[in-house]
Amino acid sequence: MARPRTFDEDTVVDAAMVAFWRTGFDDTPINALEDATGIKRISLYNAFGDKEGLFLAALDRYHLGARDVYEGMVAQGNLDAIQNLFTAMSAPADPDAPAHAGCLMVNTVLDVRRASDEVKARITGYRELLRTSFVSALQNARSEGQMIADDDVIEQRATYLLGLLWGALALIRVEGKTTAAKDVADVGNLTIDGWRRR
Amino acid sequence: MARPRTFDEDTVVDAAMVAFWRTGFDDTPINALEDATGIKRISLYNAFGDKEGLFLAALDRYHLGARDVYEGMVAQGNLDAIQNLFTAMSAPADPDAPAHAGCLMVNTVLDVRRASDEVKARITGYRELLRTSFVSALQNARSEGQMIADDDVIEQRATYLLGLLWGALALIRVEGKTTAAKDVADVGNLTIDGWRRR
DNA sequence: CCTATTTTATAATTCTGAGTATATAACGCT
DNA sequence: AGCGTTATATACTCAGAATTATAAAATAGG
Repeated sequence: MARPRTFDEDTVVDAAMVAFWRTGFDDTPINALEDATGIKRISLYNAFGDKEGLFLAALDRYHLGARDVYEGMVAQGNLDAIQNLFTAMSAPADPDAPAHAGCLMVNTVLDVRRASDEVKARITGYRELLRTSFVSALQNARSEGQMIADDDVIEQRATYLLGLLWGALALIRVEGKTTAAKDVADVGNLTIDGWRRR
Repeated sequence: MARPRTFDEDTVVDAAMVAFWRTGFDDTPINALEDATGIKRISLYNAFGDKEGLFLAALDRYHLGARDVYEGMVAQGNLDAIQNLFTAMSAPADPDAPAHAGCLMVNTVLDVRRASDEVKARITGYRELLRTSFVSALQNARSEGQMIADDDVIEQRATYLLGLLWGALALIRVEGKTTAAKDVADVGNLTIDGWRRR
């Protein structure tokens, strides 16, 4: 008994996510969000409360996709899965993909000084997702006999992988291309090869 | 025949640098700069033109100090010098040092989307300084017989080191402490050990 | 002492961008 | 048809922050 929404909320969130991805929270004014989503500010405020509400929705959406990648591919895999991740990151299939802007979560992470507590919580959750995925993959690698390492070393290596990934993504963000990230990934993958039992 | 400046420009720039270091360009309002430097906004505008002028002066000042470290310690050194850099980064002597806020240049790098062209130029110069310092150190290591590598590998490893350093600094920035960075540095140093000729 | 210049202190200006208000049109259901 | 909700379009309010303006005090040299 009322006019239904003419826009699909998921589509709007997707479009907003890409906009935030490219230009960040602070440098994406409401105008740009109107343009990106194709709906008016009032509708955005109605649907998401405020700008941060929309941003949180975008982060959640991104997290959903990332969870598929990390829990599905990395956490279930072994050293090969980790190497595949680094290779894929530094050689995106679509050269126009927003991935060239780095990673929404990492970008947001790097903006963390400006972020609210809710946003910080998302980021922390995301960092944990990555780290535990790496830990899982390393544990799998150990139980499959790919490498030998005690628990402390696995924790240490997971943190290293996280730092390496962030560093590569930061380079992508600054340079706007993946060439430097490829070098980082290549040497990182050689390091991982060094972990393999000979 | 006029009242002279009662403040020392270098001291003011130093104080401003620390302020920017801790909270970043955008989140350091003029108020905070007045407090940090102890002089009034008018004097700041008189001496530096605008807020960005002061920021550029702070970046230059930081760069000066960094150049001593990188050109003096790293570029003249070898694999050991690189490892020392990573060790020092993840274990600062003074726990209250602003180094715990990461590195002013890297922080600025990570904020690059908000930066002006002049600031971006500073950042690019800084990145080059780091990279070429790593290249020099690796070349030294080769000529000293520490490791065997052709020029391409040296370039690749230098980029890797840059990415690793940035990743570690990004972790410091997010976590506000150096524990994760220590893991990154430790594994990174093991990787460097792997480059040594056995 | 007087003048030119730089201070301090306070307040006005200006701009940007988030969020709100108002009026109106569109639409589905009873 | 009429009601209630959601859309469009435009304009307004409001806050924060940079920058500028004004007035008065301080100080070195002529």
